[in-house]
Amino acid sequence: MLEDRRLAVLRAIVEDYVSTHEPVGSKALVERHSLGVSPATIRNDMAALEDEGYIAQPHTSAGRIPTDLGYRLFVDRLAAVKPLSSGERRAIEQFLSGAVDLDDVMVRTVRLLAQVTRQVALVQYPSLTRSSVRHVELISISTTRLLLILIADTGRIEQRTIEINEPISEQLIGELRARLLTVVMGQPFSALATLLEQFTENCEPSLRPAAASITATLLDAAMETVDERIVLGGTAHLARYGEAFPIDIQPVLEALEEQVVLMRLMGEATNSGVTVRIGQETDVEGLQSTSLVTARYGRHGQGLASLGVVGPTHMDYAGAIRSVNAVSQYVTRILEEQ
Amino acid sequence: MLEDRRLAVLRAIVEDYVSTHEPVGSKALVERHSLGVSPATIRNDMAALEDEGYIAQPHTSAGRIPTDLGYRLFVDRLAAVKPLSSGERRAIEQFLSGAVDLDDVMVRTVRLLAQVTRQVALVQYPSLTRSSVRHVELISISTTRLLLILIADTGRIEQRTIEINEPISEQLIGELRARLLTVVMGQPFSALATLLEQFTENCEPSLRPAAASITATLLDAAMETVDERIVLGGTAHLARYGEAFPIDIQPVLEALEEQVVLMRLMGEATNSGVTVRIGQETDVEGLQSTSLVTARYGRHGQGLASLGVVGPTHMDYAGAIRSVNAVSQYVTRILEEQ
DNA sequence: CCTTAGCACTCGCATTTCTTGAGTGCCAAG
DNA sequence: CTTGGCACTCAAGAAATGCGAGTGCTAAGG
Repeated sequence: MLEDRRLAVLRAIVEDYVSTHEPVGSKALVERHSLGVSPATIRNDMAALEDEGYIAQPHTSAGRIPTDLGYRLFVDRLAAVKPLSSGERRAIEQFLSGAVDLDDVMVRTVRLLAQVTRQVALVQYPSLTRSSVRHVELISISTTRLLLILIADTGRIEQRTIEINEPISEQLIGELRARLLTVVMGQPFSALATLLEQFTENCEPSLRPAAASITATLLDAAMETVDERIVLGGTAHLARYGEAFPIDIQPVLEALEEQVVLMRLMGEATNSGVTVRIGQETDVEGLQSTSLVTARYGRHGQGLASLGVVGPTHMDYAGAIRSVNAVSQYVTRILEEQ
Repeated sequence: MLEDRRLAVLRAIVEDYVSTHEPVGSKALVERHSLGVSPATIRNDMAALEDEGYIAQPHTSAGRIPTDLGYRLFVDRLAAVKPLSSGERRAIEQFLSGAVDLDDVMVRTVRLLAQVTRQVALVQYPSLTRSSVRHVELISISTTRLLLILIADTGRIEQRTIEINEPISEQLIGELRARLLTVVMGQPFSALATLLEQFTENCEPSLRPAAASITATLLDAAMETVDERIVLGGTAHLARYGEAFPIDIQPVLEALEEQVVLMRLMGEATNSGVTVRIGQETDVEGLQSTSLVTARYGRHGQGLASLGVVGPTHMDYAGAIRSVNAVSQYVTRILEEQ
């Protein structure tokens, strides 16, 4: 009863603050929401909410704003997730369906997400370690140099040049290529290490050195976890709330350029549904006053990688969650079709 | 004589303004530079320079700041291009030499450039239209779907899926692939249109439909001028001068996300040396108060694409020109080695 | 004809002071 | 538990003030 009203007050405060970006007072609250009680009553509830750490006052004589904890409670218990309108669905589908390759999917997705949520969008390339080999190609550049092309079933492509100690003939390359293919084709990248070891051992001695170079490079490319790429879009939105808000966007931009940090954040997401990380919860310098809404995409549930948005803590969580969720589902579908 | 001193005054104004970011007055000028005349004399010169449009006063009782025209004159006639220190050379070389593939080169380059110049850096992927075919690969995904991989001699890779109307055997794919390779291998992309037409015509009638699909897709991928990509880095530097300066960075960020606009700007660069576009000269909304310093890279002079930096008009032009030039040369070399 | 000292004038900016009003907490009554 | 009343606080905006950097002009000197 009483608890219920307090929660309603918190919700009202979050909603008002998100839309106006100004501390909200007791009087304004009763006017804008039909709470059925007087401002004085609200004030008591507010005092209680403040004691519990859900809201705070910027200055003694100002209204209240939600704390990180307040947003957390709001997101966990109060945010009503509205479904997408059919128009939105159609827009998303249309925007994504024109993609010609993986790069294109990534770029389109990040733009879409930025545009829909009006926030900074992040999309992680599908992780190699969770994919399988679609194809491997060896191309000779000169007699002692090869180009190795590695294609994952997600459409992701890696390339490496390989230096061979002694000249190798086209014919031998062809042979190595054919053998390599039979061994690795369709195999998950995680199994590659053992498979390739056997492959080298099974080669005739004459081929071993070349085979060793190739498998070493292949493994190196396949295990590339450091360089996992993240595409970024809509950074201009950052400046937008900078307008009316004293958030220093430089540290945010700096944090967003730290691929390593982002990778960690995106990687931490759980496998199902949307993950919301609020303010300090991100535990990243520069992102203390921002929130992160992410979801995994690809492989229906298993999740190849993450995508999401970064915005100020006073963002429209319901909307962001909805959009991120929807986009992740569509991207999953698009990737499956390819 | 007199002209000489006026130019010296302009140079001094630009230099002071670039380093302090504050309007510079006559008194400060004579103190910081040994001009050998009194402030009153400088004032006369300043008045003349203002009449000619090279400098301007923000307010009646303030010092002068250079206009776009002033910077232009400075860049064209006054900027002394200092050579890189050996330490800088080594740093650049080291930073770039670890790259494993083209994507890596692009990413490293943009980071390097942003770090060295402390500005926003831009790097354009090597243009396909100016490259040649290194390799083409056809991979069957299902009986009616193929994956086409196109590798340019710059290391750039494009992929496309092809839908074939009727099932096609592995053997036929192999044959098509072999033929295709002999036709297009090593050929410049610009010649592809005519070559491919002949290719289809020379096929046996039974292969024609499949061949037509393939060549159409190949051409589409090869002619991909719209989607030419640009990598962006160091956007956090934008916020830096925002600190002390009332430049609204939102329009700048927005402009930087408009790939099309950037492509035009980067494409306009002349083929030799460094191009500097100052303030209004960029003729792009949102970039009126920024300057662009770009250079072509690749193919020793011919130029595959451009790279450069974007900064406020009051930037260190000499330094930027020097760095952009140096980096473009190193990137050219790195790409040639691959 | 160029240079320079002197001088009156302008005006942005920082500082201070004042006012206003939204919002609060508390108390006593319903 | 709710509510009206009331004194209190304090950020933010407006107005007033002074400072000082910088200018343009004039007249004298090389």
